[in-house]
Amino acid sequence: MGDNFTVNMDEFLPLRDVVFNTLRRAILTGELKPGERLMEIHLANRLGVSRTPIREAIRKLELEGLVTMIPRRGAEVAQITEKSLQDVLEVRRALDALCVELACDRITFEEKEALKRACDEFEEATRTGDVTTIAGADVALHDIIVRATGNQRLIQLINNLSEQMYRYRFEYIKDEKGHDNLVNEHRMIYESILQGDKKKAAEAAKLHIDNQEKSIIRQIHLEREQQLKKKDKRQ
Amino acid sequence: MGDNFTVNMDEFLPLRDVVFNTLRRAILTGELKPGERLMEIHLANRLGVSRTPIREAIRKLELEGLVTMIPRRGAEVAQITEKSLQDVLEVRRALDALCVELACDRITFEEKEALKRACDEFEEATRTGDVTTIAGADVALHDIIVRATGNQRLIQLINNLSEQMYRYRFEYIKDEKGHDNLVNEHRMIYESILQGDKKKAAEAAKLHIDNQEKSIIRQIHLEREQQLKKKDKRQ
DNA sequence: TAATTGCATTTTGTATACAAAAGATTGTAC
DNA sequence: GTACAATCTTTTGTATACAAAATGCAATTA
Repeated sequence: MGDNFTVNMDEFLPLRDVVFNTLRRAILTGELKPGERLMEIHLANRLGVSRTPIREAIRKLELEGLVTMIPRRGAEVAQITEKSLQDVLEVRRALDALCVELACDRITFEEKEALKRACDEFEEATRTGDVTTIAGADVALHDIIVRATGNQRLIQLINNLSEQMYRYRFEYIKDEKGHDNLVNEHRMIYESILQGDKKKAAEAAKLHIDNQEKSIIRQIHLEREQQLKKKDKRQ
Repeated sequence: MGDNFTVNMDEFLPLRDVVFNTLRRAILTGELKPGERLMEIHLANRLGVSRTPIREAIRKLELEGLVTMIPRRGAEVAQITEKSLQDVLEVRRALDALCVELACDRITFEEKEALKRACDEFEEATRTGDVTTIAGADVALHDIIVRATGNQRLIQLINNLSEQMYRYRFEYIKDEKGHDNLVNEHRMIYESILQGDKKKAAEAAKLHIDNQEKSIIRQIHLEREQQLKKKDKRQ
């Protein structure tokens, strides 16, 4: 349990939203680990607020699928199993395809420019080799495409589904040797959208997800092995 | 405002969940109308509980998109605009297609039997002409297909998206003259799944959504006209 | 030693209290 | 009559209090 998740009081938001964002980030970055119990008083003390905003934040996290509730026992950080990840990816595959198809039809000139820029910036980011930078550039790129659909509901859903993967994002980006594949996949999507070629765009998007899936699952297996090793040592 | 939404104390659930279900149903059935304010003390008095479970229920409704929050002003029942409905349907079109495709691959023998029964029951229901019966049979039928995918996340998402349409469901089923189209569309989907013909199934599912979209939007326009007429009369 | 019972502690679930902001209302000035 | 200001009310946001369930531990018993 790292010490530095503190509330960001700068933002002018109800405490429940501040807490919500704080806990969410803590879960996504792995600061709060799967299975860890979220005890209200602890969190309240830690964040310097009362239980009320904590509880309300947890209700939302529950519906987002980031925590699971056990009645009269409280909340704990949701486990990511291989099955649940595959479920998410199966849905994302369809929604990402829809996304790029809609983007083909609806992307504006300005958005095309932004997309091009984001693509270049991602390529640059990969050259720095810094995981955080790469992750940021990746999010930015995808955001532009998603927003180009103009479909609020779709935007919200994809963001929520992405969350589930962000927990593995760092490992996954680390895993990608050279990142050349990622760059190429992005280029492919980017070009298809510029050309307005829905079919090609959809295929590229699906391929992108498939590769991420493989990469993330490889990571999960690696982690599992490491955990087993630890256990062996202890015994 | 009808009087009879009361908490169902029979269920052994935390009050927040009881309240959540109660409010949700009230919104979906139109008992709580779009734009109506959800004031905590009123609801608390009405449901005979304190503000705390009300607030926690509202947080979840917020994330589900059934209520919108205005800071320091509280919650109100979310408006359904034509745009928001189209957004939902655009997503559902993709997800329903995914659904039937997955069902083609994964449906078990028992589920096939259940599907056949549900199909027949739906046809019978249309003959009764009773809207509630028809709606029930429709939900049952779709539920079988959705569950056959075995994808928890997909099940959850489709249920959530369906909610947005349930608010119009009654009008929409009323609108369908003779319901023959509905029966045929269901048959088409059903047969494709039995045959394991993904492509045909996906097409049928999309057609099904498209027709619903047309029908619902026609209803929205009708409602709007009626509201305008009322306004005219008053002035 | 293993199991069980009883008690103390922790933690959640719910209610209530209080402060601050938003909204409504009344009164006054022009 | 309208505009503005002061005040009063309502309503949310947050904290705290209290009850009931769950958990952990120790002592007792078989």
